[in-house]
Amino acid sequence: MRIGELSKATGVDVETIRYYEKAQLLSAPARSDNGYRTYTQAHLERLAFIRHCRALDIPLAAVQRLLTFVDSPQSDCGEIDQLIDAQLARVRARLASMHALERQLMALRGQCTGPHSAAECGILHDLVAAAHGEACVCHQN
Amino acid sequence: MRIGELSKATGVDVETIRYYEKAQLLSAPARSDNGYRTYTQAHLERLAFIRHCRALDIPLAAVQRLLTFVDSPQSDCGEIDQLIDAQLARVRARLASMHALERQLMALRGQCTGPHSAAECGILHDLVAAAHGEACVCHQN
DNA sequence: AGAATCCTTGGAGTCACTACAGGGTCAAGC
DNA sequence: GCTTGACCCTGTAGTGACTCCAAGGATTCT
Ligand SMILES: [Zn+2]
Ligand SMILES: [Zn+2]
Ligand SMILES: [Zn+2]
Ligand SMILES: [Zn+2]
Repeated sequence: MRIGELSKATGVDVETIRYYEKAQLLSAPARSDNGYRTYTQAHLERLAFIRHCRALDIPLAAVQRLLTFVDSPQSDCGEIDQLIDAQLARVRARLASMHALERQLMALRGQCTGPHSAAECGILHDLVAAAHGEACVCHQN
Repeated sequence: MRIGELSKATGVDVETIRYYEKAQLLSAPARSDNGYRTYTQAHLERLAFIRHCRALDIPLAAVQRLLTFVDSPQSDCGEIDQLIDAQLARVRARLASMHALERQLMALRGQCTGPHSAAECGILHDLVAAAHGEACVCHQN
């Protein structure tokens, strides 16, 4: 399988596949006489594994760790759990901060009521007031 | 005010302040005889404004646009609204995808029940199964 | 005088790609 | 035989918003 075929089969961009190779996530494939990369079914599965992990927003460093477990099935799965737990914690932390952000932005957005000059815009007013150390509608509690 | 004092007054790292200057968000301050930057109260407020926007995760390019409105108060505030709306939309999009991610990761996490070998770990099983094109617990709907 | 702290510039590193630039290879069509 | 177009190669630079470091100059404390 050439790189373009692998790309089509997995939906992963050609440049991304080469990037994974350089980043040591995908082992360097054999080369044909003209220097083209030739992939096997094993490469395809490994790439699919990586993309599935990335769909869960797992960092590549953690994906690399997970791949070592695929290769050594007899080792204990404790670290796998840890990696997923860490990812879950990260997602939850971001979820919470995104929630707070949404509230703050909605409050801020509500300060502008229709078209007027920037000098009279409640949004700008609030942002400037906060920069002066005064209370802002978005961060008041 | 020297850069260290400004840093302490605002809680913004010295390197970040210099970065904002290079990125043209903060105008270049006067220099004293020894070449040290000397900031005014106006700089402090501008920096606080930037940080407040950043607390709302507004991209620096958008912060730059907002700053032009601070400087020209007679212009119409329509673009201000647009910028905040765009930010709100971005936050909501990320919120939705973080929600989905949390569900997926919880489902995946539930596959591992106690300590065992990687070969028997439900998490790894699921990830590998998905790479084979089979259904995975995290993305099944 | 010497040490600690501050300031300067410039460049490299982060993450996970993405986008070239400048070339080589190969099959089909004329 | 030649051109066209689709592929492939390497290597480098860019993204956003910082963060870290090296190598040196200035100031301040003891
Ligand atoms: Zn307005
Ligand atoms: Zn606020
Ligand atoms: Zn397990
Ligand atoms: Zn899945």
